[in-house]
Amino acid sequence: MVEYNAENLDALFHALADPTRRAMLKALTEKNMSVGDLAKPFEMSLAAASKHIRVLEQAGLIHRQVQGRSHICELNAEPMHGGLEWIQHYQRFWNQQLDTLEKLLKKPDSDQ
Amino acid sequence: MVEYNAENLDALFHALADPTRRAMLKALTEKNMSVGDLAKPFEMSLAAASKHIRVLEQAGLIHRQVQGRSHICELNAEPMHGGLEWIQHYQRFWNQQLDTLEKLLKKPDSDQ
DNA sequence: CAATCATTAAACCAAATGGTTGACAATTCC
DNA sequence: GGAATTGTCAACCATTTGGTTTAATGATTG
Repeated sequence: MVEYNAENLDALFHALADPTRRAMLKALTEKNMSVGDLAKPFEMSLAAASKHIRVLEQAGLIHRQVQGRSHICELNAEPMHGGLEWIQHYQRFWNQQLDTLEKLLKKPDSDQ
Repeated sequence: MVEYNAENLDALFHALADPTRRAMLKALTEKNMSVGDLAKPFEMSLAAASKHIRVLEQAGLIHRQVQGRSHICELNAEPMHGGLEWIQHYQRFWNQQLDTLEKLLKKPDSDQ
């Protein structure tokens, strides 16, 4: 069900690399929102916001449900799972680095 | 020590949104490598690879140590921590969605 | 039917991205 | 010192990105 191919990660990380889009995702954690409502907080045209929403949609992070003339957006966090797992493969590396730092701090005399 | 501001996340996710750069990071999990070694697997000029490396460096994901004429790159995974934490805030949303799906699958008669 | 509301489409623009090539700088080797 | 090695810089190019404005589409309301 979940696919972790390169293109998914490209689209996912690209979608997350913009503060406007991250803010939109955050807003959608509160409730489902129309395109207009999603766009409101940002100082940009509705058309510009609409493009951001499409980027999120193409990354699979938003599902859209057309209700009459308004498009209701719903968060779909599931594609983030692939990103999380990808990053988690690196977790041991920063833990390792913190461990090394910790050792240096705890045993200041053991070196130099 | 770790800062989670928007610009960090912009740079981090942007750096991760490219398959060449993700492959470079993976290579660096094995061992530290020079720019030339890092560039070798890719069908692009050294200059192009060098630019990717700089993007990684600017996101803080790589540290560079100049040794004579070769530049040794070392993975620094720590900036990923911010990205991991950001994504983890959304984890409950996809778990929730999976829970819902699970309920539907386990109680097929309870609805419709 | 006409006006209004919600949204996308199209055309355009400036800046960033990802690539190229050729010149340059620094280091090392003979 | 001269040649080869390692990498960056600069200029250039095509494409993408993120924004604009002005239509155009489709649904709703009066």
